[in-house]
Amino acid sequence: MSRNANGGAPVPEGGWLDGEQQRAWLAYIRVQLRLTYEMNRQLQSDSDLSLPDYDVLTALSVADGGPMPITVLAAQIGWERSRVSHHVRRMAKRELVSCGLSANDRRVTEVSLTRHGQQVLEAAALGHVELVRRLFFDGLPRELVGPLSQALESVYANIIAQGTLPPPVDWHPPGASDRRRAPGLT
Amino acid sequence: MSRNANGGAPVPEGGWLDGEQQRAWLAYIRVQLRLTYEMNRQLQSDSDLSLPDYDVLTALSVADGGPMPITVLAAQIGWERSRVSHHVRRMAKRELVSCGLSANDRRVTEVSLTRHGQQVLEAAALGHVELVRRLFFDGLPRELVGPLSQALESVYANIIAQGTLPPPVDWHPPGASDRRRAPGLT
DNA sequence: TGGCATTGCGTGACATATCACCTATGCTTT
DNA sequence: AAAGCATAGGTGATATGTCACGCAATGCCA
Repeated sequence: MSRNANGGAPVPEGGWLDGEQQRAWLAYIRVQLRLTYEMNRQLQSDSDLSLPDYDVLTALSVADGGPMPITVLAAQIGWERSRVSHHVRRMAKRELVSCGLSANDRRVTEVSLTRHGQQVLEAAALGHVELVRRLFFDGLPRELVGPLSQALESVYANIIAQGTLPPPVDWHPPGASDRRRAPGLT
Repeated sequence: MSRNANGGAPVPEGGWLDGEQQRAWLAYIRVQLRLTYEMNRQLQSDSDLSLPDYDVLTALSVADGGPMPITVLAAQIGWERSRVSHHVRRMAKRELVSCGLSANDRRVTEVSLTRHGQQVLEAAALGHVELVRRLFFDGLPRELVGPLSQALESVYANIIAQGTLPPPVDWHPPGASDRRRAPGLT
């Protein structure tokens, strides 16, 4: 797929990616693959958590550990609901979260962080942040942090708009007075 | 974990991420989660390939479909070897790749793209590129493409240097005359 | 040549993810 | 209130991924 000059082969609707885009995409893919691997590995060995576990805990934590319906949780972390359902059940068995029916709407299962889950997350965050800093930010020139944020935020907004997953509950399209503080993930 | 001001709690060695870094990291994580999901979904439904399948096919394709040892393949795409082993065996059952022992070193299993695998990849690339363009680049202002590439390439170099996975075979650290063309992935 | 550590992989058990489908609620209409 | 539809989730089968090991081919060195 690298070669473009294949006599008269079909071409995607909008054309192939141009040189600059290929460069960006290649870099993105490479970073993504390795970083995911490393984060998973570190969490697993230091805190006995998988990266998906950590994603769930973090999402709950950002919502003050408060009860959060499966569907909302799924939208926050970009998973399918059934995946969340399975995963949360397993995490409940490990006492990291607890599930209960909503008093209001009895179809809804609400997930909460347990005391233990919160402690585990706090402990895990230390090593995780350390790794992120070391692998990601130590390699990132200061002056590129801003542009990187801008770029990724633009892309994110577009993915929300074009993609198939529902937006997170707190989602508000960029633009108009978008200076709200993002909750400090991680 | 969002709150920093927790009376005297332990803090990661290098300190927490600062505001700008948190912003970048949050954006990265969000993009990553959704994008992976969407790519998987599109490939699956349009080409009957998973994203991991696609990663393998692409890596082989970039190497001209040529025979590639499991270990090398693993390093290219940032997987553990045993994962590659399992996955490649399954792909072989689907005639997407073929495996054979190296004549040279009989411990080595060499993986190759089959004719069929190549065709499938070419067909899949159409829709995949289309999706990437639509979700990623259509939302990315032109003037941010360069900075984004730079940023991610810096990060990648750092991950290679600091991480636990071996570098890809064609890896050469940045810096000195780094103007070689990257193979056009995807 | 006989150890002996190393390297490259495969394997089996188990953890996770996905897909298609099922149920229970709740909401709307009539 | 009954019918009909939408929504929230659970489930079970199957595909994938991970981990801990094991085995055979090599490399090294005495």
